[in-house]
Amino acid sequence: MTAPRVRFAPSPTGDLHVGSVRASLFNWLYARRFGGTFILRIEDTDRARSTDESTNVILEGMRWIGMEPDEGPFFQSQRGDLYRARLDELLDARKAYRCYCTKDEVAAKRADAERQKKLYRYDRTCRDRTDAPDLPFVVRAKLPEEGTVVIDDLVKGRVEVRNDQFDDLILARQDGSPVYNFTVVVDDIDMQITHVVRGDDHLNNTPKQIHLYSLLGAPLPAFAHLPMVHGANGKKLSKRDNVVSILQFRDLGYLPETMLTFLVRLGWAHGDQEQFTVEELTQLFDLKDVRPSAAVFDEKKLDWLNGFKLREMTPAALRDRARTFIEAVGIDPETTWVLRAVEALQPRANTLLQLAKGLRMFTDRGPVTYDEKAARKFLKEEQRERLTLLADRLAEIDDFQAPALEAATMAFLEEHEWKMKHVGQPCRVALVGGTVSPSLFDVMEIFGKDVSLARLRAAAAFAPSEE
RNA sequence: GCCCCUAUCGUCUAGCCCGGUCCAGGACGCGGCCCUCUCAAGGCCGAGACGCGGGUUCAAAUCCCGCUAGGGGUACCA
Repeated sequence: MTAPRVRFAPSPTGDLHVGSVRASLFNWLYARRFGGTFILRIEDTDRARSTDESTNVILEGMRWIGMEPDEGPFFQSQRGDLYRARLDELLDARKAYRCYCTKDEVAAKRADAERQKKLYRYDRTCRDRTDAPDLPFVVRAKLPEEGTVVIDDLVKGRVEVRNDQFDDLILARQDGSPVYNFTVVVDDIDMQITHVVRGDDHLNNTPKQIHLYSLLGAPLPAFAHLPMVHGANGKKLSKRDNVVSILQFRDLGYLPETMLTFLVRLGWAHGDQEQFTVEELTQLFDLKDVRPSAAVFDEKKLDWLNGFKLREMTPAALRDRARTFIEAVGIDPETTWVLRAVEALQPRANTLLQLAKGLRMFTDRGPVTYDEKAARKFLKEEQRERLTLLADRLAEIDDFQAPALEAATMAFLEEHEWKMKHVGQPCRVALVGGTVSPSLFDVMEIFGKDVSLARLRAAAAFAPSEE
């Protein structure tokens, strides 16, 4: 097998959609697996909708996720000469022709057909015209009127379509600018693409493009049409109801390797294996293992996956990865207590953002504001004595670390014949003001001796005394 | 309307090509239990699917046909 050449060809008209990232990923993985070349081509022929900003978003998203192109980015807007040359060839060879029908005429015929409930197809009035009036025109390809096209799709299998389905498609607009179906084919030929791997929303374009290959006298690449990704509503993922931008996932605190693993598992599997490293993926991935049916993007599973990957890291690595999030929350990641706090929060966070937010619990070292309900329930009168006694006991500890604190507390409890479950929540409320936090001993270690004892005593004082 | 694609637990999927080993396996989610100072994490257990109807066959999730349902396309967008 010769080394494959594949491409990702997004149009810069908005965010980089996770569905696009997945299509790109399948291309990239295929290239990596078989020692091929991955090319990035920006399809910006629709100048009204394309923006530089969007191009940058695409580049940024791909860099973030680690899919750097081997060649490109190429911009279709800079390749006009190529398209014009191929267009002239087609015209000269009479494989394409100038069509002088105006937009309005065509629109009228279409409306007419719709009114009669008939399928509209351009009637080819200009196909065999021999005159050349000095009027604006559009260039159309002469497509076969009979017969069938066969697509041997790597994921969909054999697809056969009748040629009477198509009209003579437009190659270049009235202003001379080339149209998508033409530029893709010209570029894929020029860039010697061996495998066209894209979403199956393009499956309907493929027969037309196959005809263009033959008009242009070029060999056919292999095609692989990937199933779509749907939202929970069963429809195409939409900006309206879902988070779809890859950069948004980044900003929410998902890891790029999470996105990669999750996205590749939408439509591809390797037995029962759930976890993959990027290296593994580049050794295992193959287009022939891609399922043909659409998949639903399950945010719950994404969260689980991200949390899983977060928990695999060492606390130091996790802190480093969460750096920008920690800073955003106003904390210096190098502060000494941060590492311990990250460790304590690690099993409790599914995203870097959640982790950073969790850290805020430890920033304020002054008096605690108690959650009203929590205080009423746990800071009862008997806690005056317990909390005070515990504070006195812990005051004797010099090595204010979780293990020592735990040992001392356990001994203390035993002496007084109290149970952890009787003092645990009161302590927690005393320390953080609420009923949810990491282990008390971790919390105390993070706060340090002075703050911890002060808070324990403050809570004891706060608890109501006997009437 | 017409064309194309798809169809295994709620979701992602294994199995389907090469029928029997599948009273269908794994994972997320869900329920329960354990652990436990709360919440998580972790461990264990459980409920949960071959869309329907016809064939073919000794035997079908697996092969064939039809239906139904869902999705996509039908531009001088990409």
